Amino acid sequence: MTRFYPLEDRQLLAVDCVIFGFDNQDLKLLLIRRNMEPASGMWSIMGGFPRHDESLDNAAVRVLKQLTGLVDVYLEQLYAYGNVERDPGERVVSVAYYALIRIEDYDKHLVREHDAHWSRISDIPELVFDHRVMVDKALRRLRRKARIQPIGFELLPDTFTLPQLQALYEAIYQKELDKRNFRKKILSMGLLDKLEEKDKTSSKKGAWLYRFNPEKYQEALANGFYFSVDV
Amino acid sequence: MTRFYPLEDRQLLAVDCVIFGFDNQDLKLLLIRRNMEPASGMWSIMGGFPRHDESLDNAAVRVLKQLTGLVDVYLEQLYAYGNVERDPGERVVSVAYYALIRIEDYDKHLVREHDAHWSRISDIPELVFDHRVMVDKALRRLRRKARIQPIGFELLPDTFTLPQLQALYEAIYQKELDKRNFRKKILSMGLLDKLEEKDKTSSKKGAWLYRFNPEKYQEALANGFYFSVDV
DNA sequence: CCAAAAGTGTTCGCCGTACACCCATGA
DNA sequence: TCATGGGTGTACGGCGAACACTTTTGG
Repeated sequence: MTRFYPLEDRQLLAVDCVIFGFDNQDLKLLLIRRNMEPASGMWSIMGGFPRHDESLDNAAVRVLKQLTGLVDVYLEQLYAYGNVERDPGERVVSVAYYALIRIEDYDKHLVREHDAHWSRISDIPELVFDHRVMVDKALRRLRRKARIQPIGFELLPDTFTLPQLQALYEAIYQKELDKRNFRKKILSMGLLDKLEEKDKTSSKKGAWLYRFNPEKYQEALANGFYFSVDV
Repeated sequence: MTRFYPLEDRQLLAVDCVIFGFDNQDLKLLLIRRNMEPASGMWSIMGGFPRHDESLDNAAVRVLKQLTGLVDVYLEQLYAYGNVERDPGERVVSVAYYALIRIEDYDKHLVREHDAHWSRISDIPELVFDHRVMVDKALRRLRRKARIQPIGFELLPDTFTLPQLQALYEAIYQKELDKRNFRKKILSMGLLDKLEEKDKTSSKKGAWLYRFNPEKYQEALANGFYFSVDV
């Protein structure tokens, strides 16, 4: 291949992926035990190296699939970390992503192979290099976005109850919300379809199941609507 | 140097910088004529290549200084662009930044050397590669941030009048604002020091000069204050 | 029958928005 | 004296926030 920029330094590039899940109680983070030097054995987020013929986004998708078996998940670029000394092994520029997955869907076998585990966000162990900085940035991004875009649903099963949805927001913001205000706000947006079915796993009375309707959201957007949840 | 990751592809990495300025009328963008192949002679934003011993942030600072002579300016990372085909010359991953500068301060000589010019954001010429995407993202970021953080002042001289500040917000959001509401909101935040001096360059009566007070802002932040301008 | 979670409405205060006239001054 | 831009206050409506009781049903 012709090289147009032959004099410039080539750099080692990585992608790292902060993976969030929700188990109906806590917001969680999928961490692996790093299996290469330096810092082998330390807790780390999942990462990999983009190939020369692979976009950053595709590299992130591949990394996520390697660990979880999942494709078609919410995945968003966070930030590029470019300090010279961030990886003590060698100068590596890392582009961080974060993903929101449905915690029941991931491939348990793959996760076991990678020596990974789910960690509560209130209880994150020491992480390798600057991964804690990435995680904190991912959390801030998630907290900002979940207020103004319907991305919370990416962390829930296809159908869910309003108490479940509220618990999710409470887990994200680590804050108790008022039940009446929350339901009023969510339902007033008109983005949820109510099913004729109750979930009885967490109460005798049972709670109605709902499903997020992306078409309604798109149509509302086109009419100048803005998603917003008060937290 | 020891290489810990010897098998991975090295990539060519660039930084590109969207530079905003305000001339009391329009929000403007500093564009250069690209002087290397491919696409030599096309309009482009300023860019460069991070050295192997240089952080991304420092590379962006260096690139900005090369074109404007300025250091100590507002500079924020935007996004990493990693499509394989984004630069037809060769696969290059580019980390984009945006800068807010005081348009009277830049080094005219350097800018002339780079064959650069200021373009109104409502009138941007065709740009090389995916630079237009970067510019659009920078504009969205600026518009989001200027509402909730006092970064607009980075585009104004040290002292400025309220009509000037309002004109700035109107230029950023391309929207006329109500004079009374704007002044009420800005002054109610208590972040501006009023000088005992008027600017008479744009009216006979003259408008009072103000200065943004970062200490007051920091103190307010510590007390749970949130900056916000309604647009 | 009772414990435990689901579901439901109203009031208040603040803030964003709309809106019109007087002031100061140089030419 | 007049044209030009600078400066000022009020009233209304909507929305976020606070708050307590009834319903359902399995055990």
